Amino acid sequence: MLASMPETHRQEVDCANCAASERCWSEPVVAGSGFVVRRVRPLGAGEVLLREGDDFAGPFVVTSGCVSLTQLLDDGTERIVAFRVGGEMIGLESCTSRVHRYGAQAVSSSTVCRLRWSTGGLEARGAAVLRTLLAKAGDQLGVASPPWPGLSSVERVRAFITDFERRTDQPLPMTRAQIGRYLGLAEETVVRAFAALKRPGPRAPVVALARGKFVS
Amino acid sequence: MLASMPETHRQEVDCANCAASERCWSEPVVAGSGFVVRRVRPLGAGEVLLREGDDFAGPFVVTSGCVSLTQLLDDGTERIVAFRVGGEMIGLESCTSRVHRYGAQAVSSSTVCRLRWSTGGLEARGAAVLRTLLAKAGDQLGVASPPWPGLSSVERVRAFITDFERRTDQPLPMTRAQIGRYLGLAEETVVRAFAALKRPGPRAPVVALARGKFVS
DNA sequence: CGGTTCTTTGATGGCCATCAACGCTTGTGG
DNA sequence: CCACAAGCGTTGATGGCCATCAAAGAACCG
Repeated sequence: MLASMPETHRQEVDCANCAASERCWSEPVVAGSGFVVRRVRPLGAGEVLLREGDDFAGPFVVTSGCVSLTQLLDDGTERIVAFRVGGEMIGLESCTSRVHRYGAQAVSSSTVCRLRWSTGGLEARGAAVLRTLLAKAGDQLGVASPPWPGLSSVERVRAFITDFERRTDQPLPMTRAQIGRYLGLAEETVVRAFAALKRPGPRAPVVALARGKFVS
Repeated sequence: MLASMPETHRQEVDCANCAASERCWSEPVVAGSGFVVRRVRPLGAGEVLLREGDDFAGPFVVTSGCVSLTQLLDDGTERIVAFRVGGEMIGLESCTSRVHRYGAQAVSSSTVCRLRWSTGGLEARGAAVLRTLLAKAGDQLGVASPPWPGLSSVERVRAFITDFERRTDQPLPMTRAQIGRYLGLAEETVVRAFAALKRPGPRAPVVALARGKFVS
């Protein structure tokens, strides 16, 4: 549908007129309620949408594909903070800031819409929009936790796959190296974890060990 | 101030009448705008405020002290998802849910207020409240990331201390074991990291190693 | 003083980062 | 068509950080 109307790119669109609006906002959208977006040209795999520190001009909604949020560390390495798929948001954490806190890069071919922020920033948004954004933000506060270091590499990878499959139907679009940059594991370790998970039988050559402490 | 008016506990209070309202909401509060809270009796160190799965009846604001958010893992261990200090919120991530996603336990003597949620949940909140909550949620999306596994234990502990000092003036109220449950490190490793940080001189017996991969 | 909790130090073993090398696939150009 | 390059996936060997076990000191309190 988006592809059939290329002339609408860079135009403002009321989400009420978009057939896919319910997937983006998790609810029916009525015209004029403030859900107005600017469609962004489709992103090819690897294309950069945002760099850390770019001026903030409104959050994005991912409408298809997969986008990684990135953060540069002091030592020059770049970690992946999160992967966003269809219906999830980019830049919500920067609404109070003047600039984007994280970079954003397409993992696979993706499409995104930028929410019209206009003048006044948060102040000018309608209650309906704010309510929905808050709900989205709450969901993503829960999503932010996966790379828990207190588990073995196999458990971390297993949790990652489970979480990703829960959020979308698409097969894993990212490389092993990208999964590693997200989980804090080396690419080779991710590969070995996949092999261990695929391996059948007594499930645990390594007993699901409990690194970390128990509660009294 | 709270201690001097014990009779106000369990009563609803408009934040406009509270001298500390600006620290909680990062802005002046006008009466009747919807910032109404129910004060909770002071929590002693170690006291449990919420258990995972408790019914959600509104998010909390921490007014003093420090509260840990906890999550039970499959293997019976309990990780600490975050520490919340004065002016930060508890339970925002559960606004769309019927139950609390994380437990909450006082690390040191703490006081909290529960935002009046009343009937209708998110729907019934005023635009001013929603705008402020969204801003808070955005801030905490950024706070959610610290336990990055791709750094050495010393760097993780250093980042934790830096982050905590940025958010509050109080000295670290939690034990080494709790820091470990937050960072995914053993208690002994946290101790050794503190010792390494205190140790002066050529800063790095271990060169600030870059685990993880560089970007092409 | 006995009890509990927190902190600290040492020794040992294992998971995982790193280095190195190879196979596979895709794309490009001669 | 084939050579070449680049990116991704995979496997093996090695070393080091860190979890674990054990034990003791320190602080606090009834």
